[in-house]
Amino acid sequence: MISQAMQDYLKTIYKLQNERADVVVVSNSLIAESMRIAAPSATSMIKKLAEIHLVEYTPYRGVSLSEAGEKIALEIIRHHRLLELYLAEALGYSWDEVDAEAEKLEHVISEEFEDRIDEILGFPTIDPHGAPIPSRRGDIYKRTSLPLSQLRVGQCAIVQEVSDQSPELLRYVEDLGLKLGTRMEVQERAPFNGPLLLRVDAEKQYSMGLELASQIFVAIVE
Amino acid sequence: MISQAMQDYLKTIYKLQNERADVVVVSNSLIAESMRIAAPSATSMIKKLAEIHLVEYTPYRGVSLSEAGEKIALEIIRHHRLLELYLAEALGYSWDEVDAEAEKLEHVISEEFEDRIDEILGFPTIDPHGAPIPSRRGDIYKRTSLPLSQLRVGQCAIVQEVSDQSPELLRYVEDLGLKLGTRMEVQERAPFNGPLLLRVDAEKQYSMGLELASQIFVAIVE
DNA sequence: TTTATACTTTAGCCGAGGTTGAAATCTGGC
DNA sequence: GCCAGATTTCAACCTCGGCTAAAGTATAAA
Repeated sequence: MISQAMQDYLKTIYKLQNERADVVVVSNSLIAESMRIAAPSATSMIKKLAEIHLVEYTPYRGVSLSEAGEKIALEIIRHHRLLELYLAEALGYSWDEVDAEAEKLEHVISEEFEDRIDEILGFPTIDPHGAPIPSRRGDIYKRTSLPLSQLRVGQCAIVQEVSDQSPELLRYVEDLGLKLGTRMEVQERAPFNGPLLLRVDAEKQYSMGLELASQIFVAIVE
Repeated sequence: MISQAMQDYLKTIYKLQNERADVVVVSNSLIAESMRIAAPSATSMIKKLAEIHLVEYTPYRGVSLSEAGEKIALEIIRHHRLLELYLAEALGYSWDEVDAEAEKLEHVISEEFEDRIDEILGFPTIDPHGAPIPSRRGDIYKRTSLPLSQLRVGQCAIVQEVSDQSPELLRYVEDLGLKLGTRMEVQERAPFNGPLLLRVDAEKQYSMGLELASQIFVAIVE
């Protein structure tokens, strides 16, 4: 089994490659920045990962996961998201707490543990933030939702997923009364990239900045 | 927070000091042997632990936990035993599987996690092998049970605890139908440290070698 | 009291995964 | 086509927690 550090690199690369619309090539500095380590640390680990064929790497040109590397990344992400859901469902964690705890547990649980919570949870396909849980085989469905910040005035949408980057953000979104499945309508867009005016559940209204709105992913309805 | 390796040393020292009747002084080699590492590795870590006052250490003379060191050891043991029980109760693990999984989890769970499973389990005081679970404050009751191997012919006893040293041993004990609480009588002791003849539940009879019997701890009745 | 033997420590090494500072390379603007 | 600035890599170093080989210390037997 590969080290915990290697697992973290693979997971990070996967997320940059597949879950960030703005990223076209996964560069060294991007990895270093999102893992909060110095760039040379990333270079040396990337070289090790390339040696054991978990990533493809061309010096100065960036990195991408090999098939084997992606498989491991998805396995870790599966652990993470199953754990998040289990912590929420079975242990009563709130959705802003689950990420930090799952982060530590994801590297140590056995396949046995994974299978047992999967079964107890009824073989779920999304985690508490709406992110898809890869199957044991490594299948994961492509998300079709788009950031709330991209909606035009008059469009209605349903919340599908909220970024779990920050517990504060999750707490704020929860305080607003927004949950997965909440329906909303964009009533106005203030000029010069100003905030959106949202109507929620046909009664409440909020003004929401674009930075936050870009972290909330929705499906447009009719 | 101290490293996982340090936590393991403290736990090992605690167990040698407090749970092994045959150990009077915790020597370097004892630590090294029970952690399956080389003796010099133990020496160097012991020196580090002594520097931060988690153990008292006199070169060539052995080691003992300081109050602070014992507190940490008990915290880890509490994690371990709560996890074992949780894995058994909530996830359906058998008693020979829980130790290995808990071993990995014990170092990463938060206080939050600890408290939540403690509550779900109803603030338990023994783990699936009958070992006491320290309280949050670090209180732990002294066991009064003695090894089955010390019983005399004619004595009756109830199984209180089974060593979790080896999954094979636990599986064998389970196959025999012995559980915590099982009542038995010593019918014979074969000469020259030969096996015990046990009558269990007034019907079944087994012959059990002393090596195994010394890993089963019982309370004598009437 | 000496000495063989067992145990412990010292010394020096290794690999993993970080760091910083300097050198190399790439890229976009002139 | 060249050059400035950004990015990447190299080189040298650090800590942690292991290791082996060799030296030091304690102890029990002679």
